[in-house]
Amino acid sequence: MDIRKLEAFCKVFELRSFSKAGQELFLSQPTISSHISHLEDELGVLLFDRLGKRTVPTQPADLLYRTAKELFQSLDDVQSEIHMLRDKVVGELQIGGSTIPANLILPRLISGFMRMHPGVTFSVDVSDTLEILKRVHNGDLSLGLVGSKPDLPGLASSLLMEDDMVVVASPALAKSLDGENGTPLESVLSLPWIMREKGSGTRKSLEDALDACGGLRNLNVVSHVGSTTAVIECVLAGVGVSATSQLAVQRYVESGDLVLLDVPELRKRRRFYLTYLSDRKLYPAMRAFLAYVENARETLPQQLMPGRKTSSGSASIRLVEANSA
Amino acid sequence: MDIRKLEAFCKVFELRSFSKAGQELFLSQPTISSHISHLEDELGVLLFDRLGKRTVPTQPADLLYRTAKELFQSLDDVQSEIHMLRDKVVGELQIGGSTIPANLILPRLISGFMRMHPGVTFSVDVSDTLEILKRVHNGDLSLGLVGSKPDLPGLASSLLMEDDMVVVASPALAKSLDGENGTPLESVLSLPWIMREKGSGTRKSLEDALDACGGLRNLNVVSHVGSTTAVIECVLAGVGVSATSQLAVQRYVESGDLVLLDVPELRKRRRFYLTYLSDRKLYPAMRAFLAYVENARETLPQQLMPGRKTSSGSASIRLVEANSA
DNA sequence: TAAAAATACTCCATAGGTATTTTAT
DNA sequence: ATAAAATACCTATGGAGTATTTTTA
Repeated sequence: MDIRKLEAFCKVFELRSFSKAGQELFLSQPTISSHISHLEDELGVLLFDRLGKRTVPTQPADLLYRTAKELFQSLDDVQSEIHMLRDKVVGELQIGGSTIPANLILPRLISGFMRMHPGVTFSVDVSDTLEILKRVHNGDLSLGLVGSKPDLPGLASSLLMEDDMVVVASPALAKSLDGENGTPLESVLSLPWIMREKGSGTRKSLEDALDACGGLRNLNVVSHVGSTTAVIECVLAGVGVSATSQLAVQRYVESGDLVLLDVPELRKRRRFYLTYLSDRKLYPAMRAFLAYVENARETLPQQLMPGRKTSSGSASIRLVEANSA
Repeated sequence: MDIRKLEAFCKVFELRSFSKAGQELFLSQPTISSHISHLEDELGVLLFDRLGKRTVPTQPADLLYRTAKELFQSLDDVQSEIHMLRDKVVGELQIGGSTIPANLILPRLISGFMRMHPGVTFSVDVSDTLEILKRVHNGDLSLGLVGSKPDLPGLASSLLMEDDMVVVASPALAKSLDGENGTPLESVLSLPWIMREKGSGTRKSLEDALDACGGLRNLNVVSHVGSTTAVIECVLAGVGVSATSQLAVQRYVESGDLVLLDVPELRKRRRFYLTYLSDRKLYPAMRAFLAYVENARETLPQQLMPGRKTSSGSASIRLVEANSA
């Protein structure tokens, strides 16, 4: 099924003539004959009834003609799309991220970027860090957003954003504590806790933090749940407290639906990285997105966490007071 | 944009390796290299970033890969569809008909045929006889149903069905006539008439009939309308009487909504013909449909016109009595 | 007889091969 | 040192041509 032969076939179909098709395609009539009969051999059917001087397409020819035309159309289309891709900020960017960046950082980046470049679309994959890195490495993804610095050869990475793991509670639960001057670690640990499942990065962070402050892991765990969303819903419902990404709960803290408990011992900084294949040829869409992210790193943190303007310095800001007043 | 080159490209895309692609396609690595660089030249973009030992597709490659896969899929599909066409009673039949056969005969034929052969679909074109014949002749249509015997060379034709032009009136209007022993021509002609537009085959038939019985054309025409449907609606509404195809009014006559006026002088037989290119290779679907029609010619007339069981002999059956009783 | 497609043949462009070099790990 | 792609060069299949024959309107 050669393209040239299909072209010849289409012309014959349209002109009902081998010789006229030859003229239009600047080919000789015997060449057209040969193309058609090759196609007929290959398909095992007659494509044209040769009725003396007239040439009439058969039923299979009808079918073949339609798909051949579609085929030429999509070949034309893909060529012009590729030229666009080369010259303009358009096309699809395939981005992968682990849970926090894919769910909480990317959407805001995409939203801002799409306002500037409406021709760019995104496909976002959420997966674990290792999978993301593998897929960036083999080119399935053009960009990865992950929670740890990758060390695969060929992968460049830069710091995208910092986030703190914080302890949250419903306002009702928080009130039962004396919110005076920071919350004592012991009273927080004795509260009912909602815990992430084994394997969760957030759980790992919490366990590290607990280990760091004396190896005590005897939390009063009342529930294990499998996602950040589920954790938040549980805390909102007053099931207990939990430690989770500040980015994830920021909205609720601002609206007063949740309050942060200031437990310096459990505050743990997490860093998110943007990673991509260095040495790769950059097309306009990708180049523009990288530039946008580079710029957003400076301006976005304020947007993303308005309550943290001064937080980068000391880790023990009295957020509880600010919101439970 | 050669198919073989696209195949090579897809394999490289999937395997991320020129040499592995070569192995799977039983081609040498340099051949793959050459194919890819030809495509890159043709498209004006890099398709793979050659990162030392690793090969990573670029953004345009992504786009090309998707359309190439679709393309191969539709090529596969069309091949198997063509094989089906060759071996089974499936596929689309393109049939054209002038108004009466396309609207009144074909639907019943199709309906019966599709019950036997659900794999066959139809595309029906309604047009004037000349256009239909032209398109059957050049192979656009596989079958034509027309109101006159074609004499184009290469076109075979066979009688499909006979139909009578009859005069119809609303029951109310009919009652005003003495329906005793046939309706006298003069009293019918003096009724208000609904006439088809110039160029209509039905109008031509009526004028011929009027000419034949004495050249009198001084009808009391109260309305000219452009379609059989409009004629029927006008008669139903009591605007006047009209002469039209018996096939078209049969339903209404049976239900009693219209009555036939027995005017032997205006009864005019019309013949409809089925036509197709002789010498054409017949595929199963077409062969089956022709056989079905051949058979239906014997059995269908009774279905189509139950009131005419004995009508083929004499032209002056007292249909008025039968329905206005 | 003329017009269209098929056949016979010739030629060369290019798909594809082998051998080798280059490049990066 | 090794593995992968690029380069150089060669071969031969088949795409395309010209000349001619066959077919049918």
